[in-house]
Amino acid sequence: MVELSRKQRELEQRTNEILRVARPILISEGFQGLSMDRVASQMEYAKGTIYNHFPNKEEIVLALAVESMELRRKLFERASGIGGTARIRMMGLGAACEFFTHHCTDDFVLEQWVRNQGIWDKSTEQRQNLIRQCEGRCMELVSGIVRDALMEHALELPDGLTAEELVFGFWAINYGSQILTHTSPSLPALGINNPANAIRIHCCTLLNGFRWQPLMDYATYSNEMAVLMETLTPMFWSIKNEQ
Amino acid sequence: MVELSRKQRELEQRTNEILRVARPILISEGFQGLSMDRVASQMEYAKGTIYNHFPNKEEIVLALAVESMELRRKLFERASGIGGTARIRMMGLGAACEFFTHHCTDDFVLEQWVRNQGIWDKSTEQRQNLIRQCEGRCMELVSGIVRDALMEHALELPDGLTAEELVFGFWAINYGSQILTHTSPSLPALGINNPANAIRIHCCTLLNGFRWQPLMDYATYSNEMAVLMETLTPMFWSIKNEQ
DNA sequence: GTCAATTATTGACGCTGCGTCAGAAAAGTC
DNA sequence: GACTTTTCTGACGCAGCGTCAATAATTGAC
Repeated sequence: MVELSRKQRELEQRTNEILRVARPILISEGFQGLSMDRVASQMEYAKGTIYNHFPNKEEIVLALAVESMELRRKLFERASGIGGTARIRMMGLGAACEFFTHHCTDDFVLEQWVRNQGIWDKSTEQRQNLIRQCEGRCMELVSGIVRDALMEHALELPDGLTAEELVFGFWAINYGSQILTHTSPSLPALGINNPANAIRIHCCTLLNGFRWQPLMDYATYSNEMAVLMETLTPMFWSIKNEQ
Repeated sequence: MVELSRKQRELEQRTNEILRVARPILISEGFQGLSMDRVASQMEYAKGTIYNHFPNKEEIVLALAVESMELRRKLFERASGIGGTARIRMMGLGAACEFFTHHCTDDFVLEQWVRNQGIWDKSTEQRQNLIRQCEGRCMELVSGIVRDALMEHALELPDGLTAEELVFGFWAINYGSQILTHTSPSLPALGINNPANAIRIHCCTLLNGFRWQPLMDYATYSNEMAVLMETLTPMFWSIKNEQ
């Protein structure tokens, strides 16, 4: 039993090693660049052994994406625990998005693989559920803050907009800007020199536009965001230290 | 010369036929599903002949993406010509985005291929320029409206935000929501039942938040958007009729 | 109308990479 | 130490990319 469980642990360990080998390849050379033969030879195992851990290449990719989504979730969990008004906590989650994209750029890129149809379709139900769960948890954390604001009467929803749909708007603008920033050939050539700051201004405008109290001018918003980014740094490292 | 030009035209015609064959395959089966052998056999030409028209698979994909981007550009050109205040014209471009995603869903999906690193890197400088040009023109059309609003004193930019960065925010929220809607496993399960309407509310909130005159309540905004969507329909068909 | 030069087409070929599976090796059991 | 079970292996079949030498069609000079 001890023996068996040791073996068990060794196998699990290897699953992890495969991911450690695959990750940099996927990041630097994309899906095409990642090959099972290459992973196998780099691990000094036969290809068949790799296939004992993952049924196909797509599952490796999705496993890496899940790791990255989990990292985001943990950051969100911590960020949502920051004290202050609901509005400050909402901004904290915006800061977490920004933090994640800037300091965990590889994870941000890896995460995107779950949006690839071909990869999604080849993956197991089990892993798909893991992804949905993680996404759901992140949504809960943010919509929870919106609900807090509603309870405290710091915010009132417009007719026909749910708390989740309010979150969706912030999700869309943050996600959209980050994808555009990462993949648009050259935003500066289009006149967009500081996309991150532009999105901060948009988010502040949105929050004020929904009359989410306390209202803030841009300077105050910007200062608060700077503080929040600082607050997130140690949180991030403590997550990293628990592996 | 007439003879030569006839040949020339035949070749160009075939380039187009290749795209017509490749398009539905790419749409329904993705990049992996699209194979040069398959295109060749479906065209009843040898593979080598296909390679006389496109140096690799990626270029076919990007050529299709460019077609779709051009369609969007044309729609934007028409939409930006709609009469009314700058604010209404700005909303017209929002409506054009919505229209494009809902009525040209395949084109919306094809467009995304330009954001794929692996594909972008394999494509020719020439086609990359075509893409940048098209993107730049779309930006110009929208930022032109912002500048009109500034001239008419219907809008004032916050400190540190350029006209293009204002556009960027709307680009991000529209683009982000459309990608999320298309690729998120199940938004309804997250409580997002009407993403399109949610984004309309967010855009109205943003415009009002920036104090873009004339301010509108959500009901008015919604009505105006419905009118704009109607206005776009014949414009779209006239574009389609010029092929 | 002929024919050499040019241009276009073909498909077999080399190569890479996925996923499989029968057999070899190692670990576990009694 | 003889067996069963588990794990590992790498050659194999297959598919798809991009090439290129050989072949066919077209052109235009005379």
